[in-house]
Amino acid sequence: MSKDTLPGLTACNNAMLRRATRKIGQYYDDVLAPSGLKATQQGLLYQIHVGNEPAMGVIAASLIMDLSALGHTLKPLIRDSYVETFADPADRRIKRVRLTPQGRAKLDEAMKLWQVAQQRFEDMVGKEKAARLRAVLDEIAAVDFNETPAS
Amino acid sequence: MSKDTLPGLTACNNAMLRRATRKIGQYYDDVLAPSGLKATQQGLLYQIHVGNEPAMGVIAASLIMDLSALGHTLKPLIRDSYVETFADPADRRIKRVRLTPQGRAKLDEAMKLWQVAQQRFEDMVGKEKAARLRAVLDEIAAVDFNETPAS
DNA sequence: TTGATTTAGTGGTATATGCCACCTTTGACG
DNA sequence: CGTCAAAGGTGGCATATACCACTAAATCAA
Repeated sequence: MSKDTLPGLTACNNAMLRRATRKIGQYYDDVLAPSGLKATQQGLLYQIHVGNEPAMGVIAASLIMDLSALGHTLKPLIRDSYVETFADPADRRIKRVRLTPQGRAKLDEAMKLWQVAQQRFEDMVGKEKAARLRAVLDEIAAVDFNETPAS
Repeated sequence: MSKDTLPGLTACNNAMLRRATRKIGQYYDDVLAPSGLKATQQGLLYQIHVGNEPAMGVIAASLIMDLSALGHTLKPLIRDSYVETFADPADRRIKRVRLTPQGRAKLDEAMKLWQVAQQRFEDMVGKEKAARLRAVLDEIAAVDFNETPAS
């Protein structure tokens, strides 16, 4: 248990996850700061970039994020002209998202900083340990807590 | 890589951490919902409970949370009379926090639900795996990213 | 075809969190 | 002492994220 930790904190999976997320989030945000993007925004731009003009619902599902939360998060990026949206011609309920030229440029810029943060993280934590962590996190993200526990 | 994941998502330590935190947060929140508390609030009440009328700065450091963020998070709990604050007589810059009787009762109620969520999580994920995950998260939370990488 | 249902998003409201500027209280020092 | 820097918080502003009620579009069913 790390110093400065009050008793009992380390028992809760959720609390530990949040705590680590705050820490790492601050670190990645810090490195990304020169780009003017938060790490969440950089990640979102990247998702949009690798997707094929993805629908909002698809992005939200990928990120395990509430659809309305995604809508809110998208707003500053639209305001700053990094992304734009358009209705799917075949199904006008669906709103697709894509990067603007400025968005692509900004993402390029941010990805360089991201690589610095990512590399340093792996240097500090260990490449193997980081990979195992991500694998466990991905596994947990895929658990259906409504199912009966595995036997 | 889980289904519904766009390419490349799993590479970023920060993004994976956030994604898993959203997922687990929703799950714990769901189970805690009958108490009217969010998981973050239950966790915060618990920290206050186990602390010895902790100062805000001490809580913030324990949770690796910005002091002002803690202040904001505390507000609804103060409004609902679950916690109260008072100046440290020996150093009036320091504001200490403690549970009210209602806060203790609400925490009792929430802890019962927390145990349900926690138990089910461990059943689904595996007790050992969960413990290892928490250990890694605690380790990462303790890393000083300003230091030179370990040799 | 038309009415009920489902699907995809929006907007409002509330909490979670961070940064920055600012204020007060201490504590150190000449 | 009186000044001044450091420590501990507050408030404002911005983003992150969730839930809910509501709207519009597409689908299904009779």
